[in-house]
Amino acid sequence: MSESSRYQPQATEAGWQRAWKANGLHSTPEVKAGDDAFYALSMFPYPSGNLHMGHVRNYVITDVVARVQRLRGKKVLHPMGWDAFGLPAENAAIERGVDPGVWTDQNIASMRDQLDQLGLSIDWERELATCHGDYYRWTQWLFLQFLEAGLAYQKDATVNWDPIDQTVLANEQVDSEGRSWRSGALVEKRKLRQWFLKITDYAQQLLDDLPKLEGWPERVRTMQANWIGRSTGAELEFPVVDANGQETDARVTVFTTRPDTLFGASYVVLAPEHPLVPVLTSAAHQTEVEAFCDLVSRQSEQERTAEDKPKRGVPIGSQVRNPANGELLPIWIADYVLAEYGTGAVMGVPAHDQRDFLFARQYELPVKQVIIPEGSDEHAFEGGAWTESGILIHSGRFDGLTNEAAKSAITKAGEEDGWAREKVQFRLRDWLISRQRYWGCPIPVIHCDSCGVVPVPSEQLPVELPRDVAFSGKGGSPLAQLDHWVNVECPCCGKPARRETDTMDTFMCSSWYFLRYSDAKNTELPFAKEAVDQWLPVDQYVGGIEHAILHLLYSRFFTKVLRDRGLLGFDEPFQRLLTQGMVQGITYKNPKTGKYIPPSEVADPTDPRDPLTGDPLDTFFEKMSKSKYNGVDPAVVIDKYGADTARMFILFKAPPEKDLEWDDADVEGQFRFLQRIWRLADAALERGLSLAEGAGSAAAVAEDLASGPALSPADQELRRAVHTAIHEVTEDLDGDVQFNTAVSELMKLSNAMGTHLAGSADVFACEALRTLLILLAPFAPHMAEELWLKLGGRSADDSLAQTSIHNQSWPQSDASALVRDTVPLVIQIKGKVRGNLEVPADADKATLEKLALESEIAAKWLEGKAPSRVIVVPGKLVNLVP
RNA sequence: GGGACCAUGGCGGAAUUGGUAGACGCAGCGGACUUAAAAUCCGCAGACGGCAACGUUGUGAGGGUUCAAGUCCCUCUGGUCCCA
Repeated sequence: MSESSRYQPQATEAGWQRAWKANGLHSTPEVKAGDDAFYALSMFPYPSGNLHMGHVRNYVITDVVARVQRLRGKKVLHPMGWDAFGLPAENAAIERGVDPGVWTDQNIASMRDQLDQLGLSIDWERELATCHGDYYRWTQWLFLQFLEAGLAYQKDATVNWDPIDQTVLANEQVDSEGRSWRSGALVEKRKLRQWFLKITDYAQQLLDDLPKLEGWPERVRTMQANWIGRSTGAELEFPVVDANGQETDARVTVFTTRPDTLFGASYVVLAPEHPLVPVLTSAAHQTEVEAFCDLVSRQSEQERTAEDKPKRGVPIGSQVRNPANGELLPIWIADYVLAEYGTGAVMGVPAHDQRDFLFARQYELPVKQVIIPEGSDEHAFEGGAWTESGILIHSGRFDGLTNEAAKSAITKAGEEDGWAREKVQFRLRDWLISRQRYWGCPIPVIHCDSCGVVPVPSEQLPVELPRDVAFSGKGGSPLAQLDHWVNVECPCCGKPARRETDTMDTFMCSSWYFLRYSDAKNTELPFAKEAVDQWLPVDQYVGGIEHAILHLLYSRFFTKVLRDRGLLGFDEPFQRLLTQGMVQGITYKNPKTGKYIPPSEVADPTDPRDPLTGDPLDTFFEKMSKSKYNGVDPAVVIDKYGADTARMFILFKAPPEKDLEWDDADVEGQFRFLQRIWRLADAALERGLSLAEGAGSAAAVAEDLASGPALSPADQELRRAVHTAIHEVTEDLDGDVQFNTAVSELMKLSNAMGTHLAGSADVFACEALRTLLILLAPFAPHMAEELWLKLGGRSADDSLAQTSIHNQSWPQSDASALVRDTVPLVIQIKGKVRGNLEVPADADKATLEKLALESEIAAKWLEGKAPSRVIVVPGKLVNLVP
């Protein structure tokens, strides 16, 4: 046997990456109206400088999608960029004195190199970084669009203040324990003048369009719907009464989703921050109320509203009149009522709301039942509130109504009397975009004592970040301390004025980057309408589930606003969304000490023990992280096995939306699979096969089938395997992509080729080889290209731009190759499989029934009796029921 | 507490949407090649019983619909996520 070549990816992959780049294989083609265009997009990364496996999985998935679409003849846009503003750069500046811009650019350069090693078919000509002036100029321009549309405004707000990062956080950036998502610090409350975007104006649209997003995971749509949180109810006005019980002009307006329980109200609660609190607090309660407000201001929202936390409150010494029945009710303030939600005031109905029930029990407030379960008498409320539906009692003329009917009846009655109105309430609040930080996009406005808030004229954009900044990490934004940057002339009146020193939440930058890719070099506009309408919406968006709410909701909001400004012509930015699962590493933990042990220190993985104490360790899979020592460096894997093996492993190991458990043995297995393909190609070369001049192409095969002799059994088997693979892989890559089963189909094909190739005619052997390589190309692009050249699919002198395997076309499955003369028929007796019968493939129902009844299987199990019932499923089975 | 999703061999996962459960791979076992090992190739493999043919049983638990259920319905248990 002659010396075979060895599969050495390290020797060839980098060369192919350079050749593809040099030949412009991944540049985005020009598109005209009517062209079949496809936009494949990965969520762009923060340039931390280190590529981790989560990135690899994300970009490999998108790359396969992009490559498949190219092979199918689509014009593909597959860009990449950098979500480059953010705190780590500023922290590096504070800690090590490096310039945030320089630091970020270095990280981008090193991550771009790491990405290139994966063999991704990215068009780098459209690369963008949100921290570069030619990008953030347009972020600022878009902000001014929001300002002009009345969708950007300033207000004093109680904000979440991160005492470690010295910045304001959006509610979404505070976790359920009241800690900063980034620094982990306990978040405090502060009042500051802040910029907001009026996302609430679009709440209804953002909700209404969710059902259109059929290519999105259901759970992401549900999460967004919950986040928007639409509820219908009513605003009810309770007149305040003075010490003598006389009504005053003051009104307490509450929002409730349960106007049907109005007659059961036994008190009214204001948020401690409610503006009426100082007005309505009586002298006797002054001290107590102030102390309580002070206490509450130090609590997080989570602590205030959690159902398992005790609710606290104090009366403020005044009363309101229930507009429905005239009863006098005390006014309280309590921690569980939030100033920002609804009207900042609620009515307390202990009998029908669990929180109110607990509150009333604690402070001995009356519990008045006004709804009883249908068909029951008055029900004792020992355990809690009755929150289900029922019939009204003790509610005057509304007695006897179902509570659903009473909701509108009571609201309507109140509307007539002027103390109620129907109200749709959203949980969603306006988006706080101000950050007191340096490394972000400056908000392009100037504050003038005469003219007020003045937008920076668009020809002066971008408002650039100054470079001569001292980073101390203390005292808020470094920008506010730069007098020469802050003090400017008012663009309106020319008098001295001050620049806005807040920068934008980085979610602003990432809410439109996918639009910029369509026209990345435009210097006149953020993007031309024709270009953006040509490419968008994104056909396939791929990224982590952690962005299910914020990034995706903000991007949808931007899209709708820009549509309304006439800048683009579609409603939704992302047609299909794939949320890929995490990459998990094997993790060892000593259950006694709670310490994580690096796998390299575990001597025997079948019996893992702590190297110091000898304790047996817990073994499990968890998201890769430094602190758990369970990370796998992509560079190490590529060095050892090559990018193709890494890609194949990641795609094969788990379905894309599920978590993936990293396993070195499985990586090894993928490497073996690629080696088998390499050997198949070697064997073909030795046999003298060549794919030159279209050998094995559909045309060549058709010609041979028309003229040649009948196929041998091996030829038939081989062709069946080839065309089954085409059919299955094509199906797996359509719509909801399933790369894991697609790869397994490639394995089946290669297994079948191992058995049948040697005995097959040249033309069919070539067909199999050609097909395998093209089907493999999106998954293992380097190997496919290398073998394509080796086997003569192209010659080294040909222009790669024309003849690369990645410019071939996706094969078509030939249905005639799948046809069989006989097929196995399952014989069931009363639903249990009892055997198989080879039957003619074209047998009709009657024939199948006859064959089944005559079979030995029927004779054995029916013992000569005729079945009472026979079910025939052609092509599948016959079920005989005795 | 409410909602969504999930539960299949030793492991990761398949199953044409109601039609042969366990494809494909990993780990394992047996064999061939080799002085030997690695690599490679061939084979076995849900569990239980049996020399075998084969039989019984089997998709978290229990019940139901159906000729037929991993797949549909109900109850429960456990897990993940989201919202409180």
